[in-house]
Amino acid sequence: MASIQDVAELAGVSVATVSRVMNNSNNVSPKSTQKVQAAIEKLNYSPNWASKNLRSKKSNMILIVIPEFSNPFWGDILDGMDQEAQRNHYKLIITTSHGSVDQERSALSMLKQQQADGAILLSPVLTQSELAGIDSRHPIVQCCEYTENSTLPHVSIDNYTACYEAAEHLIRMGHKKIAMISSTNHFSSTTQRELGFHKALLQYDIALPENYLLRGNYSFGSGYEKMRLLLSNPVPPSAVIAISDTVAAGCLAAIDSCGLSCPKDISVIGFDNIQLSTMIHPKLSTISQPRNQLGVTAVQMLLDRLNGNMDSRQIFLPHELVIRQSS
Amino acid sequence: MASIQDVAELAGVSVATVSRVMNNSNNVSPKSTQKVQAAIEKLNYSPNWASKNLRSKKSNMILIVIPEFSNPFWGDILDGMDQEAQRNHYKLIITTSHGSVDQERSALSMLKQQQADGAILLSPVLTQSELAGIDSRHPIVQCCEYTENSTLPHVSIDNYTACYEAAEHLIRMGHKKIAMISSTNHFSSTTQRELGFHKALLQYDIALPENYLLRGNYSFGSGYEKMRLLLSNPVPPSAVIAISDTVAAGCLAAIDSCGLSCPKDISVIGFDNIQLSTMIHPKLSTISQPRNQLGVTAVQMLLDRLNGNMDSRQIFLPHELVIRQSS
DNA sequence: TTGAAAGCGCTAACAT
DNA sequence: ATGTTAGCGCTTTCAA
Repeated sequence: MASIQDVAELAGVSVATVSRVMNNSNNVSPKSTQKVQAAIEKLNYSPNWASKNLRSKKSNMILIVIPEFSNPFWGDILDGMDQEAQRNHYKLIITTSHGSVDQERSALSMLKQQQADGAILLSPVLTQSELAGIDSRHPIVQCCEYTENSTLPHVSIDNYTACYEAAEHLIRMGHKKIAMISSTNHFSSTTQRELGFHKALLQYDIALPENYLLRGNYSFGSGYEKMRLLLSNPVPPSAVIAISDTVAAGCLAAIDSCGLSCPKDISVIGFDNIQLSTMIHPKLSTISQPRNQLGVTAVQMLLDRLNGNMDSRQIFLPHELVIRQSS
Repeated sequence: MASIQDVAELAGVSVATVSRVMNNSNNVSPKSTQKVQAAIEKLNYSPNWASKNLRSKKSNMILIVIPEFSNPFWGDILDGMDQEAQRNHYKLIITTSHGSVDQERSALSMLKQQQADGAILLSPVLTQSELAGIDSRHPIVQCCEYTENSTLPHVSIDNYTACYEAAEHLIRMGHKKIAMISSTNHFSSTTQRELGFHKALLQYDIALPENYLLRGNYSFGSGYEKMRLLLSNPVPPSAVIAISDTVAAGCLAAIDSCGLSCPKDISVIGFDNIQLSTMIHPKLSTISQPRNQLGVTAVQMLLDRLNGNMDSRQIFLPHELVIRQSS
């Protein structure tokens, strides 16, 4: 592997000149530039990344911590992050935490080792104070999910308003028996959605029976199970809001399994607008999240902090209530 | 950020001793070890990763090149890779190529810069000779997709047999008008599947009308469109094999849109067994790929090469024909 | 068992 | 415009 030294020798200049050419420092004579470039070409030279990093204290790497890859919700977000990172000559180190404190902590240790310049967390499980401690040395941005009372910068949609709008839509369609299948986690996305849901019911003077607010996880199975539960009520709901499209798909399956029909007997609204929502029958009404843009924005926020620019603590991107066939 | 120097000073030993402790070299006295560990603890020391890398010529990074994140097929594979990488103290740099030669080439330049020790490609677009050239300096493994005549190591299922079995299943169910919606790409997975398909028809003496073999991409839309085409035939097929579950889902939608019913009027078999296949109605019959294990194995193969162990050029993992409702 | 010191490949300050 | 040189933080040889 050719080094800067080799290039310098072949070109008959000093390593400093080669370095200048590599970094487009413009005080190099055309003649030298020419010779250096020829040598680089000839030796097929690429600067060693570790030495650059060591010397300049900059890795041009961003650490992404995600719960797991196998949830399609993350796909477009990661694409957005990758796209914005590439545009700025950064690379992504992506690692999974599986919701484990140890794994997340271990991932973030890359920051201390200066293997990455900053991190973006998609579902942080560490405590705010621990994260804040790390953030004080290496910038962190939270994307989509963040814990309530977080002092770290984050980007997401306005989950409160989004869920409020979904409920309002249902109410305007004439529904009075509206249930919600939420999540047991403690992310802001969840609590905000529940709050928005409550707000709409309150505002339109609609009661919420105790067992109309169920909590599970984000899976199809959870949606199926909770919907069966809802349907077993003496007075089942006529509409339900699910915490994700995957959960909503489970609801659809449950409705079908009970010999009922959506939206005739019961309406369903999902969350996220993932591809699945247009692949099933009936096509899902859902709250669309600008996933690609969420990823792009998270990277931009992090780069802004890295470049010492003013950092926005909190960005809400626009969501959209997409009405299709299930409501 | 504390350095090895700081630790050495605080512990009252030399940096060499600290290094030995860090690397569990056992010729350090308990007393020194003790002192060093105390100092490490006190300074919250983590070894700088760039300097380690520079000195040892080893990054403990694996480069993963993927077409894009937003295809759910990759999710479980990436999870498998991540899991096996973590187990071996490697990290994953994951980047997308979007099928672009330039992007793939640029990604692979990380190898030359010694930013990663080796690479795993999920849908290589560079020519075999270019890849072979890179591989001669830094090991590369291909996972799932690889071009015919590839000399690089790869892991995948036996696509030929898999598709043969799917066709045979259909034939045994009594179908004689069997179509296939394949892909326009030139990956081995595609050509092998088509070959297996042909083999089964040939063996059971079933004719393949020219327009019964269509080619598109892996999308829902493509499946929908091609199925409509198939259905517009004077003599439409009674069964179809789709190149992916997403395509198969498109087929289902097309069948429905024509007022036909699956599997009553027409049977469908997909490929991959992604989550979607059990979320739609009818549940998809499909060829299941051990995606997690494909990821795990790809990483193992790469690490084997990195460790100078015998390298297996070609590994086929077992697939499974899963019969559900659509056939 | 320990330490001194060379050097990995680069950047940047300083000198010319 | 160009070169010399001092490190960045670590591992590893060599000597003691």
